[in-house]
Amino acid sequence: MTELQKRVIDFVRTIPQGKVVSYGQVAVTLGIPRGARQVGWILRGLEGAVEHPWWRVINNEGRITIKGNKHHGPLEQRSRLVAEGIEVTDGFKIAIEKYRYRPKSSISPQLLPM
DNA sequence: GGTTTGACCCTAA
DNA sequence: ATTAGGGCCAAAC
Repeated sequence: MTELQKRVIDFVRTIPQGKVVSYGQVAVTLGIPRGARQVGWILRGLEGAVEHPWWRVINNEGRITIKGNKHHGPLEQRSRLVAEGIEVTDGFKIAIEKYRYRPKSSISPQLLPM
């Protein structure tokens, strides 16, 4: 378990129920402004090894983009989100701006306009 | 060690 | 709405 992995999990665990964040947002919060892909890579690598609300992380368009691994898939992510009261429109689309979790002042205005 | 791929993001057309 | 291209970084060949 690397430091970065721990920090990702740490932050993901602070996301309140019924809220979501984007991969890029996690990256910025962790201090790697252009490391969205890296975050995705790390989350994929965990594969449920550590318990954390991984389903509250989606892409910046509000879409579920995970391909799925042995433990979790897009269908499960969707049902988990719905179970928390988040509305999922169309197959896998979410009104992210409505549910986005915004921690104090850790987000770059460039990434999150308005 | 170069190339490809990916649970990403942005801009432009 | 869709496509194309660039940037990003780590893993896997």
